[in-house]
Amino acid sequence: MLILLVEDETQLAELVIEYLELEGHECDYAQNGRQALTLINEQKFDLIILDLNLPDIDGLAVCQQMRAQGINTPCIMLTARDRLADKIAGFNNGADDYLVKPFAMDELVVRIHALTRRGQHLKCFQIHDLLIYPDERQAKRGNSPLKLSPDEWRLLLLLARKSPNVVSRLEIEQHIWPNGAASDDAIKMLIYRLRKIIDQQTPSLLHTIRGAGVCLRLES
Amino acid sequence: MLILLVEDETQLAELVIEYLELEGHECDYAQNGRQALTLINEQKFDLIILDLNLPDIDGLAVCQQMRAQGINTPCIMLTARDRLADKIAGFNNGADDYLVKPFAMDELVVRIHALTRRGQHLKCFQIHDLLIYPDERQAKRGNSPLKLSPDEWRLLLLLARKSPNVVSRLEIEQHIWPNGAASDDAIKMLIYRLRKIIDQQTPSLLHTIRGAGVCLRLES
DNA sequence: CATTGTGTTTACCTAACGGTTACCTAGACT
DNA sequence: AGTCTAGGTAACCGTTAGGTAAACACAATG
Repeated sequence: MLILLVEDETQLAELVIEYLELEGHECDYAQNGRQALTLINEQKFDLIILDLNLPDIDGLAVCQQMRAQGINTPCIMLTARDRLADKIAGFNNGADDYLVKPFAMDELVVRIHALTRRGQHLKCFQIHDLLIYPDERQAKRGNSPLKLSPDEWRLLLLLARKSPNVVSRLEIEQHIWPNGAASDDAIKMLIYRLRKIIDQQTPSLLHTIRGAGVCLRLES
Repeated sequence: MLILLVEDETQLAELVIEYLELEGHECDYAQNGRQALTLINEQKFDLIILDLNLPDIDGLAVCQQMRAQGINTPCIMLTARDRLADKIAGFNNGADDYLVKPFAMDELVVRIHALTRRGQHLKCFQIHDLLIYPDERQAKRGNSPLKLSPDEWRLLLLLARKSPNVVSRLEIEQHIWPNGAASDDAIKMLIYRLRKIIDQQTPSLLHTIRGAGVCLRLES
């Protein structure tokens, strides 16, 4: 993850950079607003940490200008200004988060993580070469998209989120038919159809464990 | 914007809801964790505001469970627990933001805005060879400008913002007809007309996923 | 005031799809 | 062998979404 830190106090900056690099991030560094804007225009960062008290341009202005240019890189503002009005101003100028100094390094780290995981593939289940995107309501095996009916999709999602655990037929029944009973046959057919769709290619991922239920996993 | 508030103190809840509705949001309300999880599974919210101290299930568990189900709705945790470890636990359980009680209503509002605006103010959307310029209220497929009625335009914009995710017919209804109901037929026709406009040329970009909704994307 | 045109809604038809049931077969465990 | 569980096939039927046409609402224009 490439992070830009904009901070005029070199001491604090060094501390932050050291910490972030320990976390496995790559850091770029600007000491003032002008420098920051230049860097932002040159390359695409994954995240910007922006101090507001800068020697030349105010941090708010930096963020605003960046947004006006259509750059919507996530931005955390970092400042001693703790009044409500300051926070609101920060967000209104395009901040995605606002952290008041002094702050705990660990809080900065988790907020960075929260900001950047949104839009990452956390939105995706993976079982071997089977990929499931809940929001897209789409699943792929290898490169080919799978066509799933509403019930098949819900079952797949259930199995994926329990994977690699076994899911009993009772659980399936309660999940797919929350109100009212389903015949054993209906459940059986649903599993059958789902298997037919996802296990066209080898290796098979949907296994039935006799007497227990079914599970979605790569058998070793 | 459809927001779910999970909060056991009815007094505070009423206050928050009133405030949010004044801001133009639509609010749903759960008094405990079980209720919240049921609602979350039934309906797709744009945002969840989650109190941690709930009578039954802990808020952290609610969020965790929701995430495990592949639901990626943005979530703001709201709590009196202000220790650093609590904040970190919140983020690690899937929170996108963490606000300590007592908080200023205005701060909640701007943080909601910060979380949900991502992608709202983009100056241009691109889905394959379909270009959409929100500010100009114009869209092009390839080189030819598209002629869109008011409703068609709003639907296209909604789909573009959510792309490549599916948008349910319910979401469409709530977005295009915010006050009052629309017949199923009206929604169907709107989709039909939009498809006729943007999918004149191949490849088709507007797909319906049976039982789920429609989406705007390039199928691979 | 009537007319035209545009945008939206309603009504109705059809084809395809998805889910259920019934029934048969293969294998596993007494 | 006999029974039970799960895989597999085919037919049935209600629902959903696509499609066409006509009615309706409303503003702009002559």
